[in-house]
Amino acid sequence: MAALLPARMLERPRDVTRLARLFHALSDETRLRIVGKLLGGEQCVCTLTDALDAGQSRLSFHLKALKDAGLVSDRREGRWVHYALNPDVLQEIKSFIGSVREVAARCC
Amino acid sequence: MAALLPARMLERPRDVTRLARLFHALSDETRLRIVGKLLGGEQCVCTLTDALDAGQSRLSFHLKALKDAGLVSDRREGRWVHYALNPDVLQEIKSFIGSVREVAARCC
DNA sequence: TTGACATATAAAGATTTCTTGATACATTGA
DNA sequence: TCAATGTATCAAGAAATCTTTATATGTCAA
Repeated sequence: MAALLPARMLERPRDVTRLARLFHALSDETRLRIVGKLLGGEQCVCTLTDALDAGQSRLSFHLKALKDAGLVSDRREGRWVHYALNPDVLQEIKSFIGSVREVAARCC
Repeated sequence: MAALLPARMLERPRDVTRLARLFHALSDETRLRIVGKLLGGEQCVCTLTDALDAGQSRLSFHLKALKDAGLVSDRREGRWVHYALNPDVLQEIKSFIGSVREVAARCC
């Protein structure tokens, strides 16, 4: 996703689709709580299952949603799988919202 | 929404709910395209209907979603209703993502 | 190799969201 | 007041999303 003015990005179907997917990944309470836990550093799925008292397959579903959006990455270590936030994509979102905000502050 | 560390915010049910709603509002392509148009300044619904070639009731539906989330505000002027972005809420989102990003960059 | 454990995937139903077409509401000008 | 216009709301169906239960996959230890 190039560093374009947001007004231009929001006219490019590809960027619009990508942004919609990113925001969708963040639009669910369970997923936001997962993000909250991952702020403490990489976490094993088992830790998250305990901390969020969500069923195992439910957690797996949401972890996949976050992963498909690129917000987290996973790493297998033996039987365990660890998930971690992907700062790059967070930076992307921040830049986008930041530019939108700047333009809006000027014009609105 | 207080200026808390994101890890703490994401443990507060109210904040989690609010954030999920904000992100949901941004998770639809039609709504993102509306935001793109509003970056050109306040717009009449009729302008948006033309620019996005979306049906009138469909547009109304999405404008309501953006308004309910607090991302835009509306102003009636005679028969016309104008919508504009709300920079404050954009700033809120930016701050949130920014803090998440910072923490993530350190720990991940 | 087998059994146990951690996680992922699949299938089905429940719920939510989106789209469309019809209708209601508000404002203006005649 | 009435007709025309711009916008909002409603109702119904379509589509997407989420939850749950069951099953599959992968890894380790015995």
